[in-house]
Amino acid sequence: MIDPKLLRSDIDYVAERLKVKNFDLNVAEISSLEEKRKALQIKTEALQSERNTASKSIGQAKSRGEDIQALLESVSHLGDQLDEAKASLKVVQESLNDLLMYLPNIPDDAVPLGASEDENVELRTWGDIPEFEFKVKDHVELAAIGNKLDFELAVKIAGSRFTTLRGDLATLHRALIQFMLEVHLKEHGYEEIYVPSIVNKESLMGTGNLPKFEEDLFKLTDERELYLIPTAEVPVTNIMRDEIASDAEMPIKLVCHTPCFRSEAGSYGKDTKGMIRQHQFDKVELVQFVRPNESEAAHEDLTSHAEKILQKLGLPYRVVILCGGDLGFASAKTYDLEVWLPGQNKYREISSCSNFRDFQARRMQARWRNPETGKPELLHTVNGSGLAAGRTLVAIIENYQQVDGSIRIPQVLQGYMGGNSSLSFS
RNA sequence: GGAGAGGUGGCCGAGUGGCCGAAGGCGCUCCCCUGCUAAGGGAGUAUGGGUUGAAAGCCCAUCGAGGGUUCGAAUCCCUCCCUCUCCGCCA
Repeated sequence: MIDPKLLRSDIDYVAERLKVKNFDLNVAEISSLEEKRKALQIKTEALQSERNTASKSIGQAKSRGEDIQALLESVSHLGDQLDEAKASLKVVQESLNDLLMYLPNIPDDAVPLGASEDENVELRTWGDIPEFEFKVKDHVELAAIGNKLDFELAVKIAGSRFTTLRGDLATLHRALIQFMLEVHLKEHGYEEIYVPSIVNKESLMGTGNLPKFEEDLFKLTDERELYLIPTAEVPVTNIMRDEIASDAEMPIKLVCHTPCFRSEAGSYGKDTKGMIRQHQFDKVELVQFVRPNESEAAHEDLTSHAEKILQKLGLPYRVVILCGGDLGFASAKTYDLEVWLPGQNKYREISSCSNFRDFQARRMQARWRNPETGKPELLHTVNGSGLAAGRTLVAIIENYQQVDGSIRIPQVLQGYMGGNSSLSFS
C-alpha cells in the first residue's frame, strides 16, 4: 500500500510516478474522497468525544446519588447523530481503502520506461551460450522418450498444464531443490522455514495478490475462503504480519521450498508445450525482512544468491531490470534472471527478485523497532526465487543434452544422484 | 465428530456496567544507593488513527473478530474464529 499520508500531501507526485507503471491515478476521485473523509472523521470523533464526556458525568452524578434524568435527556440526541456520522464515515473510509488496495507500488527511479517485457533492460550476462554439433532438442523431445516426463499421464490424473516426472528425472528434480536449499543455508546465511501451502485472504492481501489478482489463484470452495499459494512468498512474508521485530533480529533471511499453484488464466496458447508454464511447480524462495535503509543492498545481495545457483549449475543466464510496464504490482524494482534455453534458442525467466520497500509491510503492519527512535517502523521486504525448480530442470536437460540424447549431470548435483554423472532417457 | 474450559499489555495475571488503556507481578530502560556482584529505592515502559508544516499537546479507537443491548461495555446478549483438556476417528 502506498503511504496514505504521501497521497494526501503530494498526490501529483504519486500520479506522476505511477505513470511509469502505466497506471492512471484518479486524482480527482481520491482527493474528493479524502476531503470527505477528513470532514467526517473530525465530526465523528468530536461527537464521540462529546458523548464520552457526557456519559462520564452521568456516571459520576449517579455515584453521588443525584438525579440523572436531566443528563440522560441531554445526551439522547447524540446517539442518532453519532450513528449517522459513523455510518457515512465508514462508507467513505471503505471506498478510500478499496481504492488504496488497488494502487500499485511506486517504482524506483532506476526503473526504465517501457510498455512490455520487450523493453526490459539487460544488465549483465553470465556464461557462454553452448554450441551443439548436432540438432538441439527441447526438453519435451528429450525426456518424453522414456516417459520420464509424461504430460498425458498428468492430463489423465489432473488436466492440462500439469506434469509427471519419473525415475531419475524425478530424483534430479528433488536433487535440485535439495541443492538450492543447502547453498542458501550454508553459504548465504538463510534460515529454512516450512509453511502452509494453503493461505487465507488476509495473507494474500498482505503480499498484494489480493484483491486485484484473484483470477491468478486457485481458490478452494471451502466456506473459509482459502487459496492455494501461488508462491512461498505469500505464507513466508506473512509470518511478520502484525509483528514488531527487535533490531537485534534484523535482518531476517528465510529460505523456503514449496509447491506453487497458478491458474494461468489468460495465458491460453502461451507455452502450451512442455513444463515451462504449469499450474503446479516447485520453487525455492528467498525472503528477507530488512531495515528500510538496507533494502537496496539486500535486493542486490539476494539477486546474487539466486545467480549463484545458476553459476554453480553452469547454466548461462542474463539479468534484466524490468521496465515500468512489466513491473509487478507490489514491486518497486525487480530483476529477472533469465536462463538460456537451447530448445527455444532464447533466455527465459527462471527467477524474479524484487524490492517491495514498505509496500507489503504497510499492508501487513510488519514492523521493526528502530533503536534510534524507540518506535515501531515499517520494515522492508525483499524476495526472489532461488530458483524455480521446474524451469531449472528444463534448463539442465536442454543445456546438458548430449548427441545420444542423454543428459550430463552437473558436478554439484552428482552427490545427490548416487554419484551418477549422466542420465539417460532411453 | 461428541463433552467441557478458556482467549486481557512483551510475558504472567486481576478485573461481572461508569472513577479501567486497564490493579499487581515479571521482564525491559533510565536514575539513586552500594569496593564489585547480589539485594534495595525511585521513575518510565502498548498499538493504530485524526488534528498540525513539524514536534508537543489534545482527541478517537483498540481487552480474539464482528454484530447487539445501554447515556455508558474488558464486563451483559448473539454469531464466528482460535487455543486447551477428555473421548472418538485418522496421515
